[in-house]
Amino acid sequence: MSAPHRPVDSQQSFPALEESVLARWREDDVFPETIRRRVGAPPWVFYEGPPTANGRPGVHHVLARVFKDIFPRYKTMRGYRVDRRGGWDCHGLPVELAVEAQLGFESKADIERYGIAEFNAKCRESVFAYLEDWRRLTERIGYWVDLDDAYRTLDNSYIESVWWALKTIWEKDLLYESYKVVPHCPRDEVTLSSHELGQPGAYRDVVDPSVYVGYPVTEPAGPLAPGDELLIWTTTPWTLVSNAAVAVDAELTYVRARGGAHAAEAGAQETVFVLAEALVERVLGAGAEVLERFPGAAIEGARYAPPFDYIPGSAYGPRGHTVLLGDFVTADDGTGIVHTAIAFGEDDFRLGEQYGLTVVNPVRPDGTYDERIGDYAGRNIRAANADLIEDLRARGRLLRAEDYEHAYPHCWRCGTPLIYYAKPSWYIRTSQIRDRLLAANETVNWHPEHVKHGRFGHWLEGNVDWALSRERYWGTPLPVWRCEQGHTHVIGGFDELEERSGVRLDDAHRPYVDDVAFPCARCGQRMTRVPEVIDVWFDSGSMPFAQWHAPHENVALFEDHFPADYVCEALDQTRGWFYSLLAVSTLLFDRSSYRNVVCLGLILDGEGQKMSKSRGNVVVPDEILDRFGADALRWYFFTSKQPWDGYRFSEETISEMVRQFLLQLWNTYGFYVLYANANGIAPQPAPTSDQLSNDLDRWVLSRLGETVAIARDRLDDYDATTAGRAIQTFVDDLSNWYVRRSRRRFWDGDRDAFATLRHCLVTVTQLLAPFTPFVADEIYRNLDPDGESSVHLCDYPEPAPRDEALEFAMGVAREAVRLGLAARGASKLKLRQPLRAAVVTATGREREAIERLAEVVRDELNVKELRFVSAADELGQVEVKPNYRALGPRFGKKMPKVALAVAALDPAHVAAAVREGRTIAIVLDGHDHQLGPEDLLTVLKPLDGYQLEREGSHAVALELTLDDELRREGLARELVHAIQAARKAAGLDVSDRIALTVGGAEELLAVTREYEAYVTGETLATTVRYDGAGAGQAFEIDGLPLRVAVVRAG
RNA sequence: GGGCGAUUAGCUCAGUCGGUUAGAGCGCUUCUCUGAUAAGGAAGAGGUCCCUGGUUCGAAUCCAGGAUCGCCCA
Repeated sequence: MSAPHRPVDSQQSFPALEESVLARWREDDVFPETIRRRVGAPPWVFYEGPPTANGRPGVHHVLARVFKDIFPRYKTMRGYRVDRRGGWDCHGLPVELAVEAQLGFESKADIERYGIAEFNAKCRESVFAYLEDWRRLTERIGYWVDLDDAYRTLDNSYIESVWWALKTIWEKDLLYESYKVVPHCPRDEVTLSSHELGQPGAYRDVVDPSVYVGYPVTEPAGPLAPGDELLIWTTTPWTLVSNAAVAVDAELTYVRARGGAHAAEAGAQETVFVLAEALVERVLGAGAEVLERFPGAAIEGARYAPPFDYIPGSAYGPRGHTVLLGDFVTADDGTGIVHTAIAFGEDDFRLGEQYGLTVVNPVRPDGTYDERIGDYAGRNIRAANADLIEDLRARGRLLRAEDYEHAYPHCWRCGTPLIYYAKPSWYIRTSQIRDRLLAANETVNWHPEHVKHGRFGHWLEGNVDWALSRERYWGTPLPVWRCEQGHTHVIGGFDELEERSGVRLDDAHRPYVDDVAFPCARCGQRMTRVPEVIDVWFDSGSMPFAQWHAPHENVALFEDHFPADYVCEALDQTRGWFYSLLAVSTLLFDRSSYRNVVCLGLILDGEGQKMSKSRGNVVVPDEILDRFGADALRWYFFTSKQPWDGYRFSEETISEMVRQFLLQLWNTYGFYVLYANANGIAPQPAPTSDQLSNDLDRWVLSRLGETVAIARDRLDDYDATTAGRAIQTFVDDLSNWYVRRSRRRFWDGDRDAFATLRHCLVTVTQLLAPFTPFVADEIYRNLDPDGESSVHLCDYPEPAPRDEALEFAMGVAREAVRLGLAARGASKLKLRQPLRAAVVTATGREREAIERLAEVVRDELNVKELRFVSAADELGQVEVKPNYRALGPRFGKKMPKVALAVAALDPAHVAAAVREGRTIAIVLDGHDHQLGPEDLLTVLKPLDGYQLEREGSHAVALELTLDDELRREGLARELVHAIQAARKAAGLDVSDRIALTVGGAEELLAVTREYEAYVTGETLATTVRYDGAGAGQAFEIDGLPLRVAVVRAG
């Protein structure tokens, strides 16, 4: 006999298998072929959010990459053309920091000394330091993406497209330069990004002075009187020299108050202070007297004398040194009146913008006062704190000064406390297109859904202008040129730059671009580029067109791939790439650049702790891949939970998945191959239900149809988890019910059984191809040697028609089996011992179902006969319960009375009525109500002294009395069992024929003779001898000795 | 401090439209079955469905408040 399939190793190592599949994919060019097959098909567009390859990829990258993989694979199988271009994010501070660390640099000055050209060259190298690791991992986990043709944000072509975008935005008058308050290190003279503020150790506890200062009112408003003092609180006395205004909350209650213990200590018991009512006692001390109460809005516009006179109020504009309303003011701490120094706080700055205050910043970038602060000019601001406080005290302006301990951000490189500091930066006026951003977001299908109007939507609603520029080196240069007159021009491409300057850039990066100058079109003066580079998020947000170098070329390619149908990143990208993609495309094209998003959650360790190098709990992907394989890890990510909920990473769960799913599938496949080969059964065409006569075959095909339908429906909705779990449930049904119940048909070479099982397995490999591409391909190729050269070239399965009546029937039959097995367990009689009968209680549809599948039930329970009792109450007492689900809506509040009325009915009478489909009358408050069969549930109660298992409306009882015939048949089965054990011990193949020799107790030999045909048939014995008293292996059956010897028959 | 999410068995997770005995897998104990399986089957132990209040005839499910954890932001 020929062997249609390669033998299957039941001890197969999955990691080793995957390596061999990878080698074949490489050799056969399978991935490109899957795309070539779809040329001309409708496109389904995927955008790769570019990672940075300057660090080793971690397990969270595997998560993102397998989710980026599964849906493109699925859509390809569904007939779409899914181009998958990889990408690399190359610019930005993380790259610079890595290089700085490598070179031992501590500040920007070090970089400037080293040379920008040399520094950027190092950055360029460093970006791809781990490129090989990324490539290897990407391939190893089966992420199909084109890395050979990946876009790179550092390429000139990419930068040119970004320039085009910026110029377009500038032409729409949405690009501007303005001040922004940023964390600034006065030692390194550099802005720190929020990323750097997040570095460990950035926030440290420090003790700062905490001062309460009075500002005398000069021009009152509302209930104020001249000489009243507006009381403010600050922990940064050095900012008082540039006080511009104070802020109060419009609705908060303020008071004029006098006296109090603290005021007395300061010798200010006669001064009238103005502050929030809630804080009077805390600030002024016990015994303060409230003179008047009023809302903050009442004193808006009042003018006061600032704590220091260095900068006149007029310098800030008409609202300088007046009371303003601010929405950030609270009565939680301080005084409820907030000292505002526009240049040194974000709230302050926003307030200044709101009221049109002019920014005056008398602090130099090195943290010293400039000449405007007379006595203090040249002094370090923090060092001046103490003198400033003394100055205030001497002039009677200080109410109180104390120490205040709090967490304060520091420069993570040099440890200097940061200051918040207004600096000029370039912005994109995204707030102006806020409504368009919201409209664009409405067109996006988010997974999970709550992100759309929650985290992301809320954030869009509070949109502030995009701070675009960075005073750094390694990034896309901001293409803004400016002359000394302040005229600006934005360059949108290299041709344009060449036309104006005569210079063609070989490398668009700094410092080369910094040297390019041209005459101003308006005044003729020399224009040079501003020094900044741009935020890397603008780079990646530009990828829809920049990856193609559009619009400078490839416009059709861009249009063909815009917008994306699918993007997928971790949840932290809501404010990162998801935003920058949306913002850039809304700015340029007034629409979203993606239609569907999947957000991925965080991966924690098994204890729920964040993975970090310092904790040493970081999971290295290679270790998992070597131990369990990529399919196992993928399956874990796809099916263990919804990906946005995050993961508690657990090797135990992965290994459980290998055992519970991959091995189960593998062994079912191995079973098929073993017996198909043994019987010489070549692959047959996929059967349809009407070609099959066996109910198990038809049932499993129907279940398969259901599974296909669920998988497609869920994958269409980007729900890999439910889809995968449905496939797993099917594989379990296939293995633990279909194959288990059908084994004999496989031994017997039943062609329908082989055709059915093979069709199920092949379809499963197609269903699984996007999930576990390795094992799916391996199984597919061996089961369908004449089919496609890879499962990944197949179409995704189409759902076959269901037979829901049969599915229902099988459900009932399996339930009957479950009850019967439970009764078996209770009876202590081995399953191998045949019994005369099982008595099944079931009525109507359920009885028909079990009768239809009686053979399956009999066989599984090992009974000769199934008997049905028509009346449920023959085997147990019936209990009648109201069906709340049906009756609740009908009776509402009267439900408790209905329940009582039902309980009062005669159960046997009701059960009979329900069986016969008659209605039952109950009386409620003098009214008759008819209850139909669907309104009542009958449940069996166990009857004392009767052995049965029951559940709901049916039950199974076993007839336990054994006669001699049954006992002898049981012995025969024990004999077979012993001989099978001997076969196995002799290491025989399942299809080997044997010469059998038995010996031992006479009763056993007699049974063997009686059942010789059965015994030899079951054990593939061609001959039997009964003289084996001293031969072979010893067994004991029912206390009787048995010896069995088997040898392979010639 | 704000936004978003989560909380169900020892662990990992389901739980549909609100329906009255809340499920699965793993793990544990006991038994059982086996010409594929590291498997399968049965029984047992294991639950304050985070808490409090509300809506409802009825709440794990809906509403409000709170607690804890996580993420993002300030």
